[in-house]
Amino acid sequence: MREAATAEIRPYHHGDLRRALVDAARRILENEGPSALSLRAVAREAGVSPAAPYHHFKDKGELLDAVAHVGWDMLGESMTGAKARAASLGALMTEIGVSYVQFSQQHPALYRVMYDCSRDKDMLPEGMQDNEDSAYCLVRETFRKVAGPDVQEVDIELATVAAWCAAHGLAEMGGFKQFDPLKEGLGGEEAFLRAVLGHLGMFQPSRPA
Amino acid sequence: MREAATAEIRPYHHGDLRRALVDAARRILENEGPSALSLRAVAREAGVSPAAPYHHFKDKGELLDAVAHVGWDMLGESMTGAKARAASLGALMTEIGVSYVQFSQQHPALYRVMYDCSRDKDMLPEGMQDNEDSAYCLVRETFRKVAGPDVQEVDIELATVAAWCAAHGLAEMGGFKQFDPLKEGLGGEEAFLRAVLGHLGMFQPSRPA
DNA sequence: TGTACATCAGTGAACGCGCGTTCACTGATGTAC
DNA sequence: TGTACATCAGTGAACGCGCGTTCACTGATGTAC
Repeated sequence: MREAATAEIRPYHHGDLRRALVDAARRILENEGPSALSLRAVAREAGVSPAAPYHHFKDKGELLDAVAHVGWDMLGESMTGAKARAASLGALMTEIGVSYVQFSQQHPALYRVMYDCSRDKDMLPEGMQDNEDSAYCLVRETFRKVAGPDVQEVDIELATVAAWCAAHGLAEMGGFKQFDPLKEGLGGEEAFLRAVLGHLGMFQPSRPA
Repeated sequence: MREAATAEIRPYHHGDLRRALVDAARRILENEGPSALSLRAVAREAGVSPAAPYHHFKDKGELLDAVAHVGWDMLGESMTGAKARAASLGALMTEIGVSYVQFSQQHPALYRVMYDCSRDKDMLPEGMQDNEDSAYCLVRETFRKVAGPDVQEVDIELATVAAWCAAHGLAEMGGFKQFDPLKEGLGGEEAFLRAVLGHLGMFQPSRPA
C-alpha cells in the first residue's frame, strides 16, 4: 500500500493520528466553537472512525486535556514573545498583559477549553503550574524583577494573582458589545486593551511594591 | 379539586409554574452544576411533564434567560447591600468588589449561567445594561462620586470596565487550588479577596483620576 | 344560579438526533528464528 | 532472505442514553347568556 499512498488514499495506519486528532479538534474549535467539540466530530474531522481515538486517548477528557495543553503552550510562547516587544522593563508587564488578552481574542474557543479543562480538577492548568517556564512563573518573575529586592514575597505573589485575574477577566469580557463605543473613542481594540490595563495598578511599574 | 388540594396532591393547574421552573433550575444549579441543567431535568425537578415548560417559555434558551435574570437581580441586590457596609466613600469600591466576588463564590453555577447566557448574544446581560439601576451603573456612578468633578468621562468609563473585568476574573479564578497556600497565609478567603483587590488600582479611592 | 363553550395549562407518548463508548473484527507492521 | 506470529492501530456496527421538541389529548377554569 505504501507505494499507492497518494494524497487521496490514506494508508490504513495513520502514522501520527494523535497529533492529527488534536489538530482536528483545534480546527473544530476555530470554525464551530466549543459546543461542537465532540469526540465523534473530532474523529470525523480527522477522517477516521469514531473508535480510532480510543487507541490514543483514554476518553474524551484526555483528548480535551491534550488540546488544552497545546493551548497553554501557545499562550506561553505568545507571552514570552512579549519580552522582545517591550521597550523597557517597566513596560514589560503591559506587553505581557496585551499578549495574553490578544491570544484569548485570536483563539477564543481554545482559550475557553483551556480553562474548562482546569475547572473541577485537582491539577492546575499547565500554564499556571509552578514549573520554571510556565506562563504564571513568567509573570511572577517579571514582577520580582520590576519590584526590586525590598518587596515582600507575598506582595509579589498577590500582584501576580491580581494581574492574572484581571487579564483573564478582560479576556472573557473584552468582546462584550457594551464596550464598542468606548473602543471606537479610543481608536481601536488594542488601544482599548492598553487603556484598561493602564487602569489596573499592577500593570504599571511602580505599583507592585 | 380546590378543596382537596392538600400538600401532597398538586392540582392539575399549577398556579405559578413559571416561577416554580426557575426555582427548580436554580436548585439544580446549586446541587448538580450547570452541566445538569437540561429542560427535562428542570421539568422533572418541578414535578411536571417535559412538555409543560413550553407553555411558559418559547424554548430552553428563554428559560435560561429567566434564570440568568434572577441571578443578575440577586447580584445587584448584593452589590447595593455593600453600600451599607462601607465605612467611607473611599472604601465603597472595595466593598462592592468583595460583594461581587463573594456572590460568585456562593452561587458559582448560577454565576456561570449568567455569563453563558450573554455570550453569543447581541443583548447585554441585565446587570450590565445602561439602566439607571443596573449593577454596572452602580459601579460607574460610584467611581464618578469618588473621582470628583475634574475627572474625564472616559476615565470613569475605563475604570468601571477595568474594575468589572478584574472582579470577573477573580470570581472565575478565585477557586483555583494554586491560591490555597496564599489564602492560608493571609488568614482566609475574604482576606485573600481584599488583598487581591487591594493590588488592583481602581479599587483604591485615589486611582481612577 | 345554571349551563354551554372557548380557552388555558397541563399530560404522556413519541420523534429524531448526536453523543461517548464498546465490541469483534481486520489490515499492516515489526520481530525472532 | 523467508516465514510464522505477536502486536499494533485501524474499521464499522451497535449499545444505551438523555436531550429538545412536537403532538394529540384532556382536565380545569373563566365567561357569556
